[in-house]
Amino acid sequence: MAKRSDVLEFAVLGLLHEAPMHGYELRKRLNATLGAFRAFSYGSLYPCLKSLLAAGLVSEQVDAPVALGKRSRIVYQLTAEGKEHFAALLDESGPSAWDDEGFGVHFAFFGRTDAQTRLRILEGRRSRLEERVDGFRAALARSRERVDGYTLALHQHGLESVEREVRWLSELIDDERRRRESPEHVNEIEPPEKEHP
Amino acid sequence: MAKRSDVLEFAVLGLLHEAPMHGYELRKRLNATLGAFRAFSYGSLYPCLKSLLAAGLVSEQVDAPVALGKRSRIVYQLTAEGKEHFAALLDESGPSAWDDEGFGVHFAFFGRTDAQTRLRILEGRRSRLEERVDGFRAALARSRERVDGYTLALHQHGLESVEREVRWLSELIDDERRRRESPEHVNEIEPPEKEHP
DNA sequence: GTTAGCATGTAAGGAGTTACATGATTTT
DNA sequence: AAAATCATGTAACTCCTTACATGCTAAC
Repeated sequence: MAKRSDVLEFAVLGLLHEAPMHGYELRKRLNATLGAFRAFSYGSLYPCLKSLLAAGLVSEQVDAPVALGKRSRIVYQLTAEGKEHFAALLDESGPSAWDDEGFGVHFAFFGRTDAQTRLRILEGRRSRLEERVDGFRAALARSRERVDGYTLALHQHGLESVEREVRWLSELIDDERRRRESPEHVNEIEPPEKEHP
Repeated sequence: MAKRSDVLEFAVLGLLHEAPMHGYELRKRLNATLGAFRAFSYGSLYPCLKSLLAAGLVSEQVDAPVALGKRSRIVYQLTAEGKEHFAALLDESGPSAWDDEGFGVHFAFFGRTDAQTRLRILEGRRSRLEERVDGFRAALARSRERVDGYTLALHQHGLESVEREVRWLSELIDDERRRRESPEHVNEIEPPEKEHP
């Protein structure tokens, strides 16, 4: 296995799982779906597609130009092995799904993730961030008075950002738990309430 | 110029500007000061120090072991050129000081940054993030209904995070402006109010 | 007695970007 | 007439991490 990035590979498989696509469109969707988390350039996407092809997880099909003068496009599609592999990745709930790199992608595909796995990932992520909160608080307590106002403001803001992240995860976890009790409304998720009404 | 990272180089110069230090301690301070923004390992710090030494921005002084059995430490110190270079970096207020990479370090050294430069950096950073807000909002409007609840939640949360960042910057900018009117209290900065009282 | 901290370094490699190459089409 | 969008790719390069090498001390 070529060991390309994991994140990119996972994301590509996930998008191709929705529909076959060519590289150019894949990249747009990629950066739209992952949004804030990550952006990829062609320089990493195309080589990744090649390695997925070599690994037999996707197959390519060269389409004739759609319109005259258009370049011919290479449409990629998941193979049976590719689907299997993606399903296996979806089931992962270890540290690789909790950390900064992995969490975004895993969350982006929560719609196709098992309920138990979702809960485990959310909880893992939360406790990871809680550790970070503790670290920040300790550092703040230590520096307090020792550093200038700006450094203090930076640390304080950093701390509050992570705390906010933890609250968000807690809400999501509660939603998941509630949904487990009453499995009628499966696809309902937090109504778009504003944080600051 | 070896062109090592900029961020790391800048941060190292800034810390050595406070006091001479050896590598090991430098790294601790680095990761404490930059906190949430970035973490560096020895594998990048030591080579960076070597290149700063080669560039004549720092000088080294081998201290005899402090206590018996302790390894001898190499204390680094800014040279005159190093101080000059650091001052020049502090004065930078272009895009390199606004983007994700650079803003953290520049802000961490705001205590030694000129008031005008501070304001320019804060405003540059804010407008950069406002662009990002617009992008997210457009993407959200487009996807609305087209994606599943989780993806929506992810995008919404991403948007709110950036909006929050913008509000924070706006407060800092107001503080700077106020301080410019009444330059008596120069080192006062936002009293540690909690966001959610 | 083994883990953590102090202290300095290097080599290999991973993960990705930038810049380039190519070329038609639509928008400004 | 220039710039953006579509479309695919590659090569060089950057920046940083991991793992290793070394060795002593203090704490658990």
